[in-house]
Amino acid sequence: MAITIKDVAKAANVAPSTVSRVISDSRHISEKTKKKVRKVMDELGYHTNLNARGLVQQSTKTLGVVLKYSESDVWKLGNLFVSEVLQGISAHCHQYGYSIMITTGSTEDEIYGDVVRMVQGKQVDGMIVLYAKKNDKVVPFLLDKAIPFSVVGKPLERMNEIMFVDNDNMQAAKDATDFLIQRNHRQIGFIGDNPTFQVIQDRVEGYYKAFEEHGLQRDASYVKFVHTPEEEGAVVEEFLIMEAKPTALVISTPLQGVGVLKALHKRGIRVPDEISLIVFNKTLITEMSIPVLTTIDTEAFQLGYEASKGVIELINNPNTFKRSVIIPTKIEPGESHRKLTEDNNSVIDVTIE
Amino acid sequence: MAITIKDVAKAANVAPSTVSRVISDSRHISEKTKKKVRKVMDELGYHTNLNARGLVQQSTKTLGVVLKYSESDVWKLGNLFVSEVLQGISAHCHQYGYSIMITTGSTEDEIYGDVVRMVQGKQVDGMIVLYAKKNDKVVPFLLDKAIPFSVVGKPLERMNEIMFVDNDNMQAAKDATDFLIQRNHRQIGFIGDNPTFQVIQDRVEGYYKAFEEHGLQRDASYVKFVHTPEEEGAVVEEFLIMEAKPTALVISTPLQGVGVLKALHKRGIRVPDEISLIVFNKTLITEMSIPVLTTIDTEAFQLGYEASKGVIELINNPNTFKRSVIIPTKIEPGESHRKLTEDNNSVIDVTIE
DNA sequence: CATATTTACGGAAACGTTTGCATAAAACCA
DNA sequence: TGGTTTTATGCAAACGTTTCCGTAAATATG
Repeated sequence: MAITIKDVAKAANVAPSTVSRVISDSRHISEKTKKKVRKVMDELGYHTNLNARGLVQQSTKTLGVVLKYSESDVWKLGNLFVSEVLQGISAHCHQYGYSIMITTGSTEDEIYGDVVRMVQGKQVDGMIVLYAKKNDKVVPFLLDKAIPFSVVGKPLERMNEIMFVDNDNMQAAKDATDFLIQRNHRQIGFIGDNPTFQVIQDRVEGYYKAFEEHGLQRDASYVKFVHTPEEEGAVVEEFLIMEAKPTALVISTPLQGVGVLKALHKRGIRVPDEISLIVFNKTLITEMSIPVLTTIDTEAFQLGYEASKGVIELINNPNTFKRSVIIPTKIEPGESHRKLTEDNNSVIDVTIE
Repeated sequence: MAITIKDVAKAANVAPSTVSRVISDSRHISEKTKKKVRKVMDELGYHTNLNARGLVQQSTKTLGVVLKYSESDVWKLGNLFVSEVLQGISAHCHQYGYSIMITTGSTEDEIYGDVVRMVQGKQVDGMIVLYAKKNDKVVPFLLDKAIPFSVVGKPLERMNEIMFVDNDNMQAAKDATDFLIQRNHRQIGFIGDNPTFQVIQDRVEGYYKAFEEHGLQRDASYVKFVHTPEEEGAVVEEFLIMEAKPTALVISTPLQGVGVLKALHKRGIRVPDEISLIVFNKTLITEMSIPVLTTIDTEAFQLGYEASKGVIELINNPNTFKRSVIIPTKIEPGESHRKLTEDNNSVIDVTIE
């Protein structure tokens, strides 16, 4: 059995309560006894039992994090993103002395069970949910239990009751498209995954918006979706047989980016010489590819950091305004784009930027 | 305040102890009262306070995991590996009803502090340490406190007191080299990172061993180390100016693999036409690269799974033999290698496998 | 039918803290 | 000097469980 506060008290000839107050550095204890007690604590190698403290304080200084791992390759990639978000959360938590407990479940229901256990079992003071999705039971549960929590991503409903942190996906897509338009591209394609996701819809909208603001015509035939993994080839094919085929593509995930790169490579089409690519999410993948992909950095670390910040504020003051934080995105130029000559936006006769 | 066991007891007209026994499904309670109590529990929405339980049972059913994130790019890649190990741990933990708490520190000392807090604070029943390294304070601490733990990787000392799970790196490197020798390669280079790591030394040894077993001469000039990130170019250069330049390379990390690929690409050397590559660790990176890299899969998920299994066994029975588990590696053929013709191992006149 | 055994439950201590309340000693004030 | 305030500490309850021990009722035993 480990050393308890009582052992220390006995050895130092004080009451347990005094020891407790020394630990919390209460100002009601004289410096003299503080010194004495601390010395005994050191000698005996005392360490607070956080379980006991948690019980009486009704708080564990621990945050729960809902991780959504998935077997599918599409999500394995997500892990890089998740990793980085987690590091952001970690960084902030550490700063404020919070521990992190993660979900272990792999199915929807298992994860829900984990959350219930953490929350009802009083293992955590608050939660962070990575990725908002449809028909999710977790967020409604947390709302119902009035537990402090924040969401990384945009909640689909009851947005004003929820603290969340996300990128402005519309703006980001608009920026990316602007970036290409400014480099004299006019035929710009958009490739997204599941169009039922709000993220994708926002991005498509931003993409359109860029055209409008430049007084250009929007054209839905340049917007395509890849539904099953590794089907980028088909989409690329569709683009290539178009009359006015795109000189540039905005792509919504790194995985698709690389997929497109592969499909183009197979067809002998060079990037960025013949087509420019700009891809959402700067990850190791995009940095390691040949050529290095030009990306829209979504600042995953920062997303996590802010999410953690929000929850902890909420824990310390439950009346904190449930603000939503928008993390600005940034275009990270790589080697996968180039500028077309001003008077001629064909693929011939170009200047490398 | 939440519903406690006493509330349930009162509402069901039984003693708190009875409720507790119902929860643990004790056979000393009649089916009739079990039914009755369970009904009340449901109605009141009771959930065990795991803090209180942990306090009296001296066990939290939680495992601590020591994560070593790093800012350096070399390690960002590691995150993919870490992610997968973590999933393995998660899978097993979930199966046995264990929660996972992760370290949040980013420096050596911070992480050590996290571990001390978890262990001494009685927040966890056991620990899993990812990556054994030199001058590490964590493992000695855990040994000293006699806490159940396991290590993913090979401990550098006191191996027989420690339960660990690792690959047989010597065998893996030997297999990889064999693989190339069987395909008629004779000039085979080896690229590793920090040669002070045991992993790397083991791999070099395995590499040599393959040569010996085939009755070939070992040649230290074919073994090179990349000390700083992104310096693969220099090493590649060194290889290329050799009189008998290598027709194949064994490379110790995916990051270096891609680095080498880039360096070769820059010099216009085609893979696998002019040189074959085989890389340690199958990750998303190696799968997404062009060409897909032939890899030695180290089964990260399995490493985590077994590590978790070991600790939990150790928790349930402290006398469990501290076995070390060796997870077999597997060669995953990609597109980055080819077979040379049997009578001529020059780069001319070849057959693609 | 009396005694021994089993079954089903209640009472209360224990886990290791924190904290409100009480109080003795010291310090201050008039 | 007597009373009041302040300072420093102790006592005991509370947090929500589990579990040891005791015991009445039910059942089995001879």
